[in-house]
Amino acid sequence: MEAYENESKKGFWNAEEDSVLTNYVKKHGTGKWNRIPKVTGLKRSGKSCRLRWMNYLTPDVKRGDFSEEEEDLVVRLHSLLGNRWSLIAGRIPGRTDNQVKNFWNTHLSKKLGVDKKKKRKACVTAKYIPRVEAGERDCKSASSSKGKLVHESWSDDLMELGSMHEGIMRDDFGCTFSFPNTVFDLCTSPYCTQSFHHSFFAL
DNA sequence: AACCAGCCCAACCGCATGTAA
DNA sequence: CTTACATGCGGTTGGGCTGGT
Repeated sequence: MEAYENESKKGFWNAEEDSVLTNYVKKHGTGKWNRIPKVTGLKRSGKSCRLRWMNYLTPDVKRGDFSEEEEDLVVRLHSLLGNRWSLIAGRIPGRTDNQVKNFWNTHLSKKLGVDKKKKRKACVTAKYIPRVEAGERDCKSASSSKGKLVHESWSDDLMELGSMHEGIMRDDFGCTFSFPNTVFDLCTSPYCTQSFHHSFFAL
């Protein structure tokens, strides 16, 4: 395997490589990414193959600019989840975590005047949301498997969020939210994230 | 036309997490 | 329980494009 890693090519993918990868996935499905270079002779790491498929070759991936609805959704979900790009992307059909992340970093953070220095903290806090979604009440006791302290930014807000298991929220703009959500029923309205965040945690 | 600065976004890197042996 | 490996995620990088001078 290391031999494949060592000789793996980097940089932009060409049409031929895309075609090889697409054919492989059509035949074998996703997963076992590290097998791809061995089976197909593609000079790319498994990681690179996965990323290329997820971000570009997946048939339902949407290209082009974000619509106003999508933009609003990103803003709202980011205010709730922080930099959990994969979670945010999972709720915007056809958009990948990389697209959402790029869109946020290049357009929205500028537009909304987000201080990049504060980015990291929001991200750390949001790490707990999946556990809460999974119904894990005593999230404070959940530490990383390697014994590192990963929840230094744990907030009471999140504890409260955990206690709202299966609650349904409504903000000042009539937007509804459910927890733990399989569907965020986020009716779009222009940039009401601050109010949303305020009313969400005030309840 | 040539140069440059800034922007965009695809891809890479490092780390965390999951899981099979 | 431990270890090794695979996968997923978020942050960052850098090549190409575009607009300004």
